[in-house]
Amino acid sequence: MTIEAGTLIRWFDSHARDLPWRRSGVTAWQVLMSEIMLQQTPVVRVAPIWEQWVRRWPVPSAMAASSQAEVLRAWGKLGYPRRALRLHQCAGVLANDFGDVAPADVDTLLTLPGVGAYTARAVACFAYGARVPVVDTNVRRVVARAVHGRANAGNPSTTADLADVSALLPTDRRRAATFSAALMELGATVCTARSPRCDDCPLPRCAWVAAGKPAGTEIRRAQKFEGTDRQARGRLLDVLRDSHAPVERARLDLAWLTDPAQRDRALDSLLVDGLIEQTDDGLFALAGEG
DNA sequence: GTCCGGGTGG
DNA sequence: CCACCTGGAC
Repeated sequence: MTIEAGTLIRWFDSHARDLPWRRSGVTAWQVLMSEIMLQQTPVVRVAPIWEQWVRRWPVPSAMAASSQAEVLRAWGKLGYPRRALRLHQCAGVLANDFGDVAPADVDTLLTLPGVGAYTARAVACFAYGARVPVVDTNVRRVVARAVHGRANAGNPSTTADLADVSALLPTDRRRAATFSAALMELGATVCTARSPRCDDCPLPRCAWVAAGKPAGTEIRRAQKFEGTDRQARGRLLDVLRDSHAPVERARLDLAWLTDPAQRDRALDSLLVDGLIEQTDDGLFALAGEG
């Protein structure tokens, strides 16, 4: 079964959320910032930060002129702060080598730090209107259901999914870009993972519905957070983000008392990742303070 | 308390 | 394949 582009595009025209990075006048760099922030992070938490960032760092050179530590502070608690580091690196590369503009070409985008298969195509498509398949897990799930009649996307192999979505794209460039945005929107708001709202779905012939909505076979285990190394890293970083002067090791130790070995491991990994650094006199600070 | 989201890089 | 963060809904 296929997905009729006109039907989906008309639905999108009347149902798309008014997200700030979709408004006119948003540059490719600003779209790139939004896509990096939206990796792993819900729209509601990204939107206010993105608005600040667009004002503060409207072009890559503006961010490149700020220190890494300033960018980490502005990232706040969006999570996965290595994304902020990569975006800062990205800003430097764009300012130096790309005329202060995010490139339009997928292969070039893929060379940038923090930009992978999804983000490269998202920027090419949403910022430049390129006719390329933009495949995130929402899209993989929609295609799995509507086209293949499966409850969920199967293997994480993106290659087959890229080909699937390529085959669905309208020929016209502009319609193709809207179609990709619409597929993502449908997956995010209607064809959701747990409780799809099929009553609100604009697609008249879904293979999964036609097959009687067979259950998936996936064994998913919920990802824990409480007590993980990730949480420990977050606590340690909190201390340094909130302090504008380097802090003593003893102060960091207070941030994670439950398991000293885990705390040491987290601290070490933050140093290795380049998120924090040690001063000559043995104090700790956010990396790249200036 | 439990569930949830889901791309990149190593 | 695994590590990486957080807060809000229920």
